Amino acid sequence: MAANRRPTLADVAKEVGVSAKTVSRVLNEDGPSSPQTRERVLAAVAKLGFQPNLMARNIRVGGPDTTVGLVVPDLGNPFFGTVASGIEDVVRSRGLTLLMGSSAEDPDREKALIQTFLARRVSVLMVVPAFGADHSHLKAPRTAGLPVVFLDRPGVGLSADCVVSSNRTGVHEGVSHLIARGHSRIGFIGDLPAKLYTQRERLAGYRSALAEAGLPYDRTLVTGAHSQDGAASETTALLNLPNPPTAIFAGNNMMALGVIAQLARARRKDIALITFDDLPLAEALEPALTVVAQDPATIGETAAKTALARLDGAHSRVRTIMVPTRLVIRGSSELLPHAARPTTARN
Amino acid sequence: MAANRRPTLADVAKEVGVSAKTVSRVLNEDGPSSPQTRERVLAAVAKLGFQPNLMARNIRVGGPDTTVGLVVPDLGNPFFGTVASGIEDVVRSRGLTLLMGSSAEDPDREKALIQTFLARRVSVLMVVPAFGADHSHLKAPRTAGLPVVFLDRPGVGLSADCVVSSNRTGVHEGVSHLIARGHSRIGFIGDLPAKLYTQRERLAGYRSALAEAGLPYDRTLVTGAHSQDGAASETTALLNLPNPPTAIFAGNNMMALGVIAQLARARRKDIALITFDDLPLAEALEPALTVVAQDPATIGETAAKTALARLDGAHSRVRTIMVPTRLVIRGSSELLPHAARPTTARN
DNA sequence: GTGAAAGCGCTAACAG
DNA sequence: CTGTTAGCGCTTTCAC
Repeated sequence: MAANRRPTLADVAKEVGVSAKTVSRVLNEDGPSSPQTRERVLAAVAKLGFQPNLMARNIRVGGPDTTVGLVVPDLGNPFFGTVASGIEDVVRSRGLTLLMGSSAEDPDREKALIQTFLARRVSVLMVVPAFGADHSHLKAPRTAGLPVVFLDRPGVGLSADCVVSSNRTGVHEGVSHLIARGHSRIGFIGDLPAKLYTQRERLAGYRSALAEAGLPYDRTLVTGAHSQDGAASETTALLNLPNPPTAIFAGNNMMALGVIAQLARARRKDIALITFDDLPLAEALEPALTVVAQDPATIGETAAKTALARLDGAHSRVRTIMVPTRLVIRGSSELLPHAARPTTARN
Repeated sequence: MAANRRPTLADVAKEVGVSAKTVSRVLNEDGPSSPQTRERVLAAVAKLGFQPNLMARNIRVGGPDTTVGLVVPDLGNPFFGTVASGIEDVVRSRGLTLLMGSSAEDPDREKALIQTFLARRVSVLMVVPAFGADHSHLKAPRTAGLPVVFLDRPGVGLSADCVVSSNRTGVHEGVSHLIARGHSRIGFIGDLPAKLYTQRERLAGYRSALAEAGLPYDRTLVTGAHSQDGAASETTALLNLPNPPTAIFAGNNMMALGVIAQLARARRKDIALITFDDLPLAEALEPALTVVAQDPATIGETAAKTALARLDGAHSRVRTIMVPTRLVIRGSSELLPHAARPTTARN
């Protein structure tokens, strides 16, 4: 249990009988070194279990730390986990390690986390902005050369690269699909009132699809909640409307769960449904769930590539990159509205 | 776009006209300082946007870096994401930041990641061991005082603290529940042959529940796959048996998805089902899915507390801590076996 | 209360 | 091919 000091470069040097710099050279394959010394250094390294102190190295080299700072609102959300996965896949080859933390959707906590990352001199900073957060405090670090990329939602108070899902287009496509099936009264249940960028965009997509089809926008069909149970209640409310919808679009995962649960409880198999964001069990539902699937891995990869390009000195204008969603038609969207339903079985 | 050097302690000192040490004192609230200097230092810090370089600090102080290294097999898996969330909740108050990486269930990649973390002098190391990985290389760092904790699965080749789900007991409870409902032929579909610790434990729980009830262990009822589709096929195979099971226990999430999908496709609503690990849509299925739920947040918290206790010098023997699972009875397990079928389970 | 010098572990810059 | 010196940004130690 002895707390032996971890060996240092000097320890290895002494063991071998060379200078510290020589050991450094061997380990970093910097400059030349004779096979023999090489051999003996490596042996000593193995014997002592030496591991170079990356902090000391980074500090001397002067550059940023070989880390990527990533702030997400919720570590347990698989969407962000998959985003992180995409980032790691890209930055790993550059020897960068992921520094991760959760803002818990709290601006203060986000800021504290970012400060910590800045103090650690991360190579790049990637942030999924918390609701209500401001990022003007990142101006100085950015000017000093720190690549900053926002993911999933644009940042506020700072002009920086941004990678988001094509929320608006995705919902537009989904709603158009329902309209093409004959639905004209389509409910929208989102995380409303829309405090979050993503929800605003998705609602806009809903509206644009209606407009494109020449359908009226009926405010009574648009509702929202902030929990699964809330979404369930809103589902009931929609279905109890004098002129109820024949189809529902759920604006995010949580809403989707509430809507699905409620439709199941109410045994309403006659309501068409599309949800935003895929779910693991989507295929096993009856009917299987049609979704507008996002591509979090690609979001992460794209953001990472963008950031690394900046790190390599890319000076192009800041961009907002849309990662396409994909309409996955499974079955829940194929139900025809009551009016159109009667006789003909669909193909 | 000028890449101005980030300001240093010396810059602040020069700005104020004091020594670097004075600035350091003010910032760390170490030693005394006159209100005036304090004031002026703080002003200069704000003006220059100075942020102390944590790497430099850590290197001088000599202790470990204020980071927690966490290795998981898959960043996109919400189970591990929630584990990470639990860890962060605990270590955040100590000012520790999460350094995270994915082994992709590859021992070599896991080892490389661990080496990187060691080189960064993480304060504690937490690992969800990849299948086939060996951890004897961690003996030296551990002896040198690095707390090491394994999560979800025990490590190999190293005696260290370990926090796992009560897999065996959890499955035992689930299977006993099915037996109590009158089922005597219960299929088990796992990630078999069981390469992973968790699967071995869960299978053991299955067997012990049968044994406890005096039921025979029928090998034809125990099967496995490594994919969702595989699980679906195995489900079909089980149901086509001459003497098929009336209930199925799915050994993990992936198996669960396959089984559920296949039962839905085959319209077999007469098969009781319990799966290990909860699913977001479990309540919305028909019938709602009974699960043996794990508690990943508690696993993470427990592991973090254990590691921090070691960091604080706890010298107790290494322990394996079981985090209880919870049988969540929803509906899919309440189906009774075909009344007509006599339970002639032999051979 | 404050400062000067030394040094954490490592590498850049120059020797030889 | 290898060693020496200096210094990254910070804190420790010891002075005043």
